[in-house]
Amino acid sequence: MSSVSPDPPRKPYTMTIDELDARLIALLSAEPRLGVLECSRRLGVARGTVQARLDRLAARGVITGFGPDISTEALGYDVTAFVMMEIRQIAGHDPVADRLALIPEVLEVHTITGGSDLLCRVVARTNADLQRVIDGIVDVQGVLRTSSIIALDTPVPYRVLPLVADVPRRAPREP
Amino acid sequence: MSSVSPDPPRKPYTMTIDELDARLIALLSAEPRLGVLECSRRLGVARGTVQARLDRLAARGVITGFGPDISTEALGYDVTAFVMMEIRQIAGHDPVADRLALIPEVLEVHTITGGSDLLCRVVARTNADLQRVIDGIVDVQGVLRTSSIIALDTPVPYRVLPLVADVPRRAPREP
DNA sequence: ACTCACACTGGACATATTGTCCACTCATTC
DNA sequence: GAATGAGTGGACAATATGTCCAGTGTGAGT
Repeated sequence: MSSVSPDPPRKPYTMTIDELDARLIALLSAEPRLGVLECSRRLGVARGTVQARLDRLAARGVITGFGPDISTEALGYDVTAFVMMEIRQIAGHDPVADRLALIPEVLEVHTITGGSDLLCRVVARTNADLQRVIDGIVDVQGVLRTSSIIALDTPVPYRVLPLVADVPRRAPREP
Repeated sequence: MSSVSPDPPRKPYTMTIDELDARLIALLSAEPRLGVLECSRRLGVARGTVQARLDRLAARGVITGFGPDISTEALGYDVTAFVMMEIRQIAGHDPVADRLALIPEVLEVHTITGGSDLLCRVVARTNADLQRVIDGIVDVQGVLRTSSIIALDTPVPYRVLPLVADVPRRAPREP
C-alpha cells in the first residue's frame, strides 16, 4: 500500500467488506424497500450473488437489521440532550444502566472515560419536559450527579455510509 | 397508568401515533424483512390497513426509512468516542460542521449548549487510530480545541422502541 | 500441473407477495 | 342525515421470492 499517511492498525481477524458489499449497502440505504431482484439489476450482478452477499453480511454481523428508522421529532420529541452522570461505583454488572433502560426517553447509554461515568442520550418533548426526564434519571438508585448538554441542532445526523464506502478503499485485499 | 407525576406539555399540532401504529413499528423492528401481508396477518387487520398505515407513517415523517443497520464494530471500528470542541464562531451557517462531515469516521455532529460548541460521535479502529481521527478533526479550519470521551461500553444501544410504545399511552386520544 | 473449494452466473420452477382496483360497513363530524 | 375518513374482504394481473440446478472462472494448496 502506497499510503503516505500512517495506515490505521487493524486486527488480523478484522472483518472487511469489498466494494460490491459497499455498493449493495449504499443502494439499500438509498432505497431500502428494494427487493433482491431489483438490487441485482441495479448492481449488474446475478440475483443469487446479491442474496448470498446479504446473507453473509447478516451472518457476519455487519448488517444487524433493517428496522424502520423512527423520527423522534415526528413523535413530538423535539429536544435531544446528552446527560453525563457520576454514579456510585458498584462491582459487577451495572444496575444503574439497567434502571436507565427502563426510561423510554433514554435512547442510549454508554460507560465512558473521563470525569463522568455514564453518558446517555435522551429526548424530551420540550425543554420543560426535559426537566421531568432528568428528574427521572436522578431518581435512579446509584446516580449521584448529572450534567446535561442540550443539542441545539444536528448539522450531521447519524450516518455510516461514508464509513462503509471508505472501508473497501482502506482494505482492498487481504495481503 | 394513573400517573402522579405531571404530564409533559405537548404542542397542539404534535403528531401522535396510536396503538396499532406502535404495534406495527414494533413488529417491523423485530422482523424487518416482513412483508405487508405478513404484518397484516400478525396484527390481525386487513392488508390494506397495514399498507395505509405505513404510507401515512412515512408521509408524516415518523418512519424516515428502512435503511440497513450497520455494525461499525463488525467493520473493524471497535472504538467509539464523543468529541466535544470549541470552534471559532462565525456568522451564518456553520462551515466547520460541513468539513467534519467530510470525515467518514465522524458519524454525527450536534451543536450544543454549555462550554463547548460542537459534540460529535466518532469511531476508530483502535485507540491509536482514534488519535489519527482526532488529528483530522483538529486539522479542520475553525476548530480551536477538542476534548474526547471514549465510550468503554454501551449497556443500552440506541433504541426507540420503548418510546414508540410509550407514545400511544401518553396520548390515547386527542381530546 | 492438478484438484479442491468457493463465488458467481444464468436459468428454471412453484409459490407467495405486491400494487391496485372495487363495493361495503362503521363511526365521527358537520 | 349526509358527508368524510378508515377499515374490511375480496378480486386481479404482474412481480418477486425461495430453492433448485449445471456450468464457469479463480485462487489456494498439494
